[in-house]
Amino acid sequence: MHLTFPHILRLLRIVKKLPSAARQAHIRQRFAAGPGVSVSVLARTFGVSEMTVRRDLTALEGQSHIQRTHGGAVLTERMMLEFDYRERREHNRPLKQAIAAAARKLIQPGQRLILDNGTTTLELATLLKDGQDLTVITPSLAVASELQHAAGVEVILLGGVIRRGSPDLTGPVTEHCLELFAADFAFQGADGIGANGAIYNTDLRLAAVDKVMRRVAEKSVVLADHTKIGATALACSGSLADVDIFITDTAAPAAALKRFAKLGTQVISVKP
Amino acid sequence: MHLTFPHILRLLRIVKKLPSAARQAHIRQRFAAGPGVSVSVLARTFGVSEMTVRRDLTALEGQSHIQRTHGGAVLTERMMLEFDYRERREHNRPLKQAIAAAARKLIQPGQRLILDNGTTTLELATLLKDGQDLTVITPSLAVASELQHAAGVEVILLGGVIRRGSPDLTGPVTEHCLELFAADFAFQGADGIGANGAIYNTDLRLAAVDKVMRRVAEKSVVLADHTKIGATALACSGSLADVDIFITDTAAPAAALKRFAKLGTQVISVKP
DNA sequence: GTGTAAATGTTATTATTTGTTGTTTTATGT
DNA sequence: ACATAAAACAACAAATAATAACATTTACAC
Repeated sequence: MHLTFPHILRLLRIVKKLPSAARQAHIRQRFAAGPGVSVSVLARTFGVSEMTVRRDLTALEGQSHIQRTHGGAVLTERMMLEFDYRERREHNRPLKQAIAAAARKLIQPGQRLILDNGTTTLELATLLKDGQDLTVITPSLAVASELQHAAGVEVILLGGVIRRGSPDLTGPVTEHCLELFAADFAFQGADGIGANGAIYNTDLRLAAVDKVMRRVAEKSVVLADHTKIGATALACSGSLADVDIFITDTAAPAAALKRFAKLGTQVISVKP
Repeated sequence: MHLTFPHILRLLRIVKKLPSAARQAHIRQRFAAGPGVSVSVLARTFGVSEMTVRRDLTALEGQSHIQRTHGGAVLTERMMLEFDYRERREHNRPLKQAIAAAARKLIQPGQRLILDNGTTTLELATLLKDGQDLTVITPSLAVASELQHAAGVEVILLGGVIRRGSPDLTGPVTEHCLELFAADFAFQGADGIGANGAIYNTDLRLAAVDKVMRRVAEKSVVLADHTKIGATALACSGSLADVDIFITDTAAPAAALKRFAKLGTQVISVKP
């Protein structure tokens, strides 16, 4: 067999142990050979304990594009459209799914819908995959990504500036684009609902977009789980008085819901 | 037989079983060879029981990468498109990268750029990640995805309809959005360049968007490797006479390049 | 050298994955 | 439609890997 210099280096590595950083760099190169590595093989290759390899992999997981798995690690091939929310999506997910299911019932085939940014509306998007002849207008890249392969759904993405780290579009361009459309429903999330029915967003530009959405949609629907009620945030985009339907879960305080209903909003609360 | 290190590694992999995630990654790669796999073959290949392979397949099915069948699995439509896109991206990639590198040199900090759909412009996008104070306007979700975390780049996504299976936006909305902007450069790919300098696209709507792009940009640049020269496609979006700079590779026929230069276009050909 | 911090190894415990068995389901030929 | 063989499934046992807590070594500054 023909031994090249790198090969010899590799053999030497078994005798003389490498410092951790160098070993991690070598582990990364291992991925060139295939999409995955195994802890036990790496441990033998570098002559260290499996525990050390595991620690290396966990270290690499943060910086490099690898993902830790049972028995090894694999490359996280960041897919073409990787715009998802990860953590935030899991927070109170069952609640969000229940609320989204209630919203889904409002929708008839053939309708044009606006879906706002946010994790609750993203859950609604997943429920629309089997929709028939729907048109979805959205500033959310996550919603677009979710529905891009749905056969019965035409997805229109609004233009705008990508907020860094957030898979959504905002800004004057988004508002301008929205003005081009007229929809049957606008579904929006919220970061907070004041006791008086004020709708809050954490971002000023999102709030501005939300206002336009409600204007161009015939009916507007706000989706927010009970933890949002009573919370406030930077920007107020309007009031539940301007909203046709408010959907939340049964853990919401009855007194608040009664107040909201007095504003003229139809209040729906669902069991998670 | 001549045994190289990768070969030995491959043999070891069969003796010492792979971790599940790595095996699943390998299974996915199997689909590149053909549209379907069989449980029994996979079990023998990886030296695991059929039950394990079934569990792997069910796991992959959960991620909607594949669809299970009796005795094996097939790729989902979504993943076939994904493979298709990968293949397009890999096709002549060194050429595209060289051309993109030449285009990168034209760009100064602080400029506003339009990046069209296409794999060549996507390579340019990857070179812009370390850009300073750039604004990138694009209808391509792939470009947006690539640049969404780039610190020095503001990404403006144009609105529009998502073509099924293609990560890009087209249609009247896109054209309308484009009109809102003025850019220093427009970088475009092409599916074909006629002998007379005509620029061809496979999609009519893409061609329409391309026309607008050139209008709103001060200078327009067309990137196309030599294999595109002489090829034609459905829609003609204009002529190289309307383009300021044409970048291709040195394998392009000199006669054609001379003709293009006579149209008033600055022709750059780079060595791959 | 000595002290300190970082890195590595060890062990016991917990969690995950895999193989095996027996049974049920599905595809295919008659 | 029926019989048959192959494949899929469910449930359990065995093997393998991950984790946490602690002991040990190594690296490096002074």
